[in-house]
Amino acid sequence: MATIKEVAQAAGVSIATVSRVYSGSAKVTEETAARVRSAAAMLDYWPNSAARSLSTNRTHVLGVLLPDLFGEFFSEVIRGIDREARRERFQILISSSHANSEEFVVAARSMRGRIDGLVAMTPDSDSPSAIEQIQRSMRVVLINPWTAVPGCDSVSIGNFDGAVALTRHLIRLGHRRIATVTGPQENIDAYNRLRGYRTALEEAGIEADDRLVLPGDFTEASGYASVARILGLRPRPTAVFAANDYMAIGLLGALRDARIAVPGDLAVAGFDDIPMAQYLSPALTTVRVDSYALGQRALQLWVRPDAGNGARRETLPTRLIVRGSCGEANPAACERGSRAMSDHDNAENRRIQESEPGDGRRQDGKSGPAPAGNQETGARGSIVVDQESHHEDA
Amino acid sequence: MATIKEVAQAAGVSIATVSRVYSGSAKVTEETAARVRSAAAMLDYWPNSAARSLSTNRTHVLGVLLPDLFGEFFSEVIRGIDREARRERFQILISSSHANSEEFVVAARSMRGRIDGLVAMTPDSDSPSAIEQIQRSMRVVLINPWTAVPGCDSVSIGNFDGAVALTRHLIRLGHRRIATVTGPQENIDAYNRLRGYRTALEEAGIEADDRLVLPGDFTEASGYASVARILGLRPRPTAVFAANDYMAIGLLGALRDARIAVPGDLAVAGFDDIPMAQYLSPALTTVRVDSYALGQRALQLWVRPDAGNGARRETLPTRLIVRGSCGEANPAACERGSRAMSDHDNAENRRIQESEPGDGRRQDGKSGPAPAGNQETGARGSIVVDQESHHEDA
DNA sequence: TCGTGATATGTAAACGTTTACATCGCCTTC
DNA sequence: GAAGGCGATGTAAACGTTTACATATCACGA
Repeated sequence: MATIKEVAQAAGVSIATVSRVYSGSAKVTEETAARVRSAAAMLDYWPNSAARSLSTNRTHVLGVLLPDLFGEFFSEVIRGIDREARRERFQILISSSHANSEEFVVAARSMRGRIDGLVAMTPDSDSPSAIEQIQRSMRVVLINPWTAVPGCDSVSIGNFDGAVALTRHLIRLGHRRIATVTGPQENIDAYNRLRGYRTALEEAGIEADDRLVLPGDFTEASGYASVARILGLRPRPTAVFAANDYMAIGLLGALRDARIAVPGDLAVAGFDDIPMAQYLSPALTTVRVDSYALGQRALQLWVRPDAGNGARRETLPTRLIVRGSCGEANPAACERGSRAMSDHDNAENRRIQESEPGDGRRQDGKSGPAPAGNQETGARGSIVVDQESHHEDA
Repeated sequence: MATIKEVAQAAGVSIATVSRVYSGSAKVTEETAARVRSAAAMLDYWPNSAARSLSTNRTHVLGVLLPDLFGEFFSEVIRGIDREARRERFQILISSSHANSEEFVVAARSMRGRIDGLVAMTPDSDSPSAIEQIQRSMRVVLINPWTAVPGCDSVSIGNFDGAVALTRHLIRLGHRRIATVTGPQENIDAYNRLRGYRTALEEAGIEADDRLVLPGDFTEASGYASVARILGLRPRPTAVFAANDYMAIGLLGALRDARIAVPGDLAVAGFDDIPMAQYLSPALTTVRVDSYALGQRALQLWVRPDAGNGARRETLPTRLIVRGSCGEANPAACERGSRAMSDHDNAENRRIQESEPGDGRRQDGKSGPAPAGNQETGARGSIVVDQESHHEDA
């Protein structure tokens, strides 16, 4: 709690010299520096960041604005941002739970003076104008935005590509009547996944049938509830694509209760590849989303602004994870599938057979050395197909 | 990016008046205030937090120091802190991945001037002296500390109580030879869970047998690996208590591979009640840890310092979640169990039969309204027994 | 011996607020 | 009508840094 003045006095130098020792902005004799350091140690001195920021107009802090902190997804995004920020010697100031763009702007504003910029995930109803306003005073990078904002870099999940790949997979397995349970209407992920589903059907010449599109809200309960409606459809669909894994879990539960065999009577697929997906029975075929990379990449984009020209809009690749819930879970079958896919798809696909059984995931990072950066989630006997991004989301 | 000066000029008042309008520190005529506000809106002015902090010596920011960000556990702790912080109008500055207490002190120091205090989860090898040093310059609240630090409030998980309750449950089911797979030695949670296990055995007059204590490291792989050793023990144990759920998952996998029936041939229990636990087959009997509450409570302790006297050291209660992996999963049996427990235990136990099937958990908080504060994780047909804390951890 | 340049250090003005204190009107009150 | 009080506003000094500029010191060559 000592100030630079006291240290200067104790060391018998001016405050400028002390400042120079700590900021490294100019040369100081090693002898003088030593005197300063020992005086500082004595007084338990450390430069006051607020004063520093005021003077330099830099904070070395990055603001992170999120709609809400919940579940593995956000946790991983934050972890990705945090890890990468640490590497770049930045600290992160978090503010979450912003329901609408007004709250959003207020939060961004209230960070003024204590951050150098912002990585933001906008609420569902984001308005580009709100972002543009914020952007006038600091650099912003968006995660998974609804719309492009001029001059604003962004990184998104490959929802569209993932949904296309998954739906193609189902078609390849012979399904023609494929239902889908959607996420909330106003959710961008849900929107793009639905778009991908429709595109793949169209591309395969399967006529769209709106009765096969069932409303959901990303909760397990809504997945559970939708089974009654699916079973009521005539002719009955042979496969269901749930727009996220939680709903797929609900589906599986309800189907078990209804004694419908999966994948025998009905194939089920999800999206996200949450850790639980591989432990379900049958294990869930789904699309892996790398949320850690999402945060990581957002920070990278922020730290290294583009040299010139326009905004960068990146989409992260997803991976099709083939497990048991849609049948055909053996590698040989997938190999065929993968080839077939490449035929009418210019994506470069890779197949990966991951190792068994444990993957070192841990719930409690308190113990032992931390796991390295963006580690793989092990998948018990899953077939993995990388999905490069060639389409633009949104 | 306008400053108070420009606003003052534009509004035709002094900077003091503008300041008063924004800080509410003194009365300003409504007419003047309106003039100031309109000038500010015109210039896109918002008070600079750094300057404010420098002047007032308050930041309205809380520092959060964590050893690492990983998995549901940390995510929930942070969410708890963040939500509560928001209610108290605080922002949180996060810095994670501190392997040792030196890095820890450096991180705390580097936040000086930009935070009002600290909520910290110390790395495994925390030294009280490091904390004490930090505490000289700001108020600190510890999460799950190894040791008591004088004058430092803290909140911990009821690891000991939870492990005692779980072990008692196994004993009540008739098991006498109960093995345990421990967490890493230097981990405080692991340490207290082991202590609880031993205490319950001793209390039941079961002789300790060190061969039944198998080393693990909280990873699924180590759970998997320990099965070989368990099956080699003579006489073979009839139950295993894994110190966390991930290891229990590994155990279940290996037991299935070895064609050992669970719970028939071997009962398996875990700790933490991660979301996945209820979906395993058999569903896992475990102890629920409320990590959201951990963060939430830490913030509360921090915001409202104790009036006088000594440090507050709280331990959060855990809940025994009885599912299928140890047998006797029906309510009637549990009722008996719960009573039996109360006989030699002064804890007040409550039984809760939770509802089926979905609980509205969501992976993607982006959509719709955020779930309310500390919501319950639904447990499919689980018996829940609250575990009040009467013992001090560590 | 002096000038010259390089190098280390000191001086003081900024950075954008808050706030104690001073000032200025205006309303009461006698 | 002067004194007193009060409420709104202004003035200026902090808060703890950084940094442009000034100064001091020293080495060195002419």
